Amino acid sequence: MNLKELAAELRLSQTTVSRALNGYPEVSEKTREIVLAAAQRFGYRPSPAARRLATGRAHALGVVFNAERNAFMDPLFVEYLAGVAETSAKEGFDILISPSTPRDEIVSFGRLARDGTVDVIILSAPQVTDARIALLSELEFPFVVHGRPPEPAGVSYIDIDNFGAFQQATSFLIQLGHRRIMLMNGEEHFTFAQDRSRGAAVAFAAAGLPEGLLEEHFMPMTAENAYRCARQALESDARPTAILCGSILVALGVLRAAAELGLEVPRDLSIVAHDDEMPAFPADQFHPQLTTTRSSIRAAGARVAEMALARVAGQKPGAVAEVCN
Amino acid sequence: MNLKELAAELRLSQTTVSRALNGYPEVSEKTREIVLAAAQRFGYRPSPAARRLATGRAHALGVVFNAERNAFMDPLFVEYLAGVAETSAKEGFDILISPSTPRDEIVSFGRLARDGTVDVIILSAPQVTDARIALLSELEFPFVVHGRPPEPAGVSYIDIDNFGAFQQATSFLIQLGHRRIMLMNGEEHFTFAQDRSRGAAVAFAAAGLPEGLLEEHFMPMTAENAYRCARQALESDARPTAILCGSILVALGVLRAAAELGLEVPRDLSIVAHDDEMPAFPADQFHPQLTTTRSSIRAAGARVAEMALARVAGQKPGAVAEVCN
DNA sequence: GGAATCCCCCAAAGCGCTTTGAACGAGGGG
DNA sequence: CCCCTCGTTCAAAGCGCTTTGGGGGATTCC
Repeated sequence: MNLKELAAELRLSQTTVSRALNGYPEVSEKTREIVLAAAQRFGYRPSPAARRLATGRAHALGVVFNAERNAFMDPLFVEYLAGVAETSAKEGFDILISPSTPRDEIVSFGRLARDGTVDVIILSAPQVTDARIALLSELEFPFVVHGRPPEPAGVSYIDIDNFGAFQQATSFLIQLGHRRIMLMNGEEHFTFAQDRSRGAAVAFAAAGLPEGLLEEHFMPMTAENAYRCARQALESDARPTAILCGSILVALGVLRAAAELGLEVPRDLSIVAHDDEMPAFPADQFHPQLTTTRSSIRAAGARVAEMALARVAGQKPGAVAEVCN
Repeated sequence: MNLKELAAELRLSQTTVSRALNGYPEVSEKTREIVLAAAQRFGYRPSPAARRLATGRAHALGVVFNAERNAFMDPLFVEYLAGVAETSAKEGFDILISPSTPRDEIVSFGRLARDGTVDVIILSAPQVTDARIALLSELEFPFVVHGRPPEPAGVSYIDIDNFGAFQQATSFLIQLGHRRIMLMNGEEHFTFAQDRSRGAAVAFAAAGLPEGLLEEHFMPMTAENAYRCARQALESDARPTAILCGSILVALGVLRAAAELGLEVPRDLSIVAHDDEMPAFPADQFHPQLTTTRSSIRAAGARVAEMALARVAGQKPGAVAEVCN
């Protein structure tokens, strides 16, 4: 059943029925009730395609999904998506996953922004120089960011306090007497990696320690990479006594390296991991249990989706800049 | 730039331009070339919304995303999604994630099927009596299934050989001399759990062993559940000497239970886990390393998406029924 | 009582595409 | 020479909704 039929059934014009259903004030309460009741009764559902064409709005939010990155390094993407899904469902918004490889990611963005298939784009893991942000800004297409954008001015985003978390964790290890500390960080071009790096460096400076004692590695945060890197470091003469891990996956690799070298945690080696909460692999299910500083990525997903919806509703870009934890 | 403007520019009718672009035979090769070149030059992109309204086809495939289930028990969903994304990208199909809670999942399906926002639905983890399949069948809405549907007739699906895998694994353990074997299975209402259960039972029967020696547990496959269940079983007098795990997550919980009880793997306890390949948490990164029987969920995602696209292209339901591995 | 003011409601024009039915030359067969 | 077919092209009618620009009737005000 479509609007025309419904209107005919009610002996009203399409205009009136449409307005009644969409809550416009030009229609009397009495007819509105009648219309709503009839819509309910006939199970009328407006066609999204038609509405989209008429209004120009898609009633959907876009998430670009980088298959490579997500599958190997981001088991949390599901959890994040769950958060996004939660709030978008409330508003009846659909979520469009635009698949892309790292190479054509920027093309995907362009397509998504120009096609009008979505009203707003959520992007994650901003980089120090981020082509996606540049493109969307230039197109003046609404978007929100999960993570700290390189130039936060005029951009709505939500971030966790990576700087603070790593500063604290590092200070903590220093207080415990550790001197040779290793930081296994994500790839250098991500802003979060920069923030974490700065946090650790500041902690070293505050303690009056030479920076050379902090051994830092930037790399894609897979378990395999972490294993190799940790193994090498732990075999060296001046092996670190504590390792700061950028994710649980990294911690997993480090643990394996330590176990193979007969190092006991935490006796011979301290491990601190910072990651979002991972319901599927709860940190306390690991053996040995890890010290982690956690935050809920699901909540983050929900929040960032809220921001996205707010942008669609007309909120100015840059209106929101939250740092949680 | 829209079709009308492009047509005006070319001094052709919209009809001709549309047909030229969509490869219809009624237009001469010469004009087609001219049109294609102009479209390229002006960067013309047809509006998906308008096309959707006119054709009734959405050029998108739907995946219903059950946040609860996926976040806690299915870290592989990302990987699966990556596979789906890969092939759907090739055809230029979008992926619509329809969020839902377990409660309103069926409503989500109905909405998706009736709205015309997607052309086909992919559903996973079919159950012994599956309301979603019943609904889509009744609506005659195209869908394909990842996993064995309860009544495979007339349904296109792809599955891994759960029966065979668990039969073999069980036989293998029996051959090694194990008698008290525990099977930690998924929830009873999933067809895959049934298949696995049957596989193990058949192996026992084939070995002439009484079924009572097989201790089977059906449960949501989280690490926490597995931990609790394994802990209890391993503390009992007649503790199992081998455990068959339904997923890597389950294995993780079992490992922890074993470690806490001072049982060494594989000396005191054999563990076999069956799961899809998990790039983020490769089985060999665990310590101790696990014996797993693996398959690629990403490939499965890609294959099931192919099937979905074939259905859209007109292939009959039930035309494909693949069992891999 | 007539004009001005609301309040509701409507007809019709889009949104940008596909697709039907028809037109119009050019060529071929009778 | 006329009729028919074939190959191209076109005008126009949707697809199902929103939204503009009125319009009629009841109410109010002078």
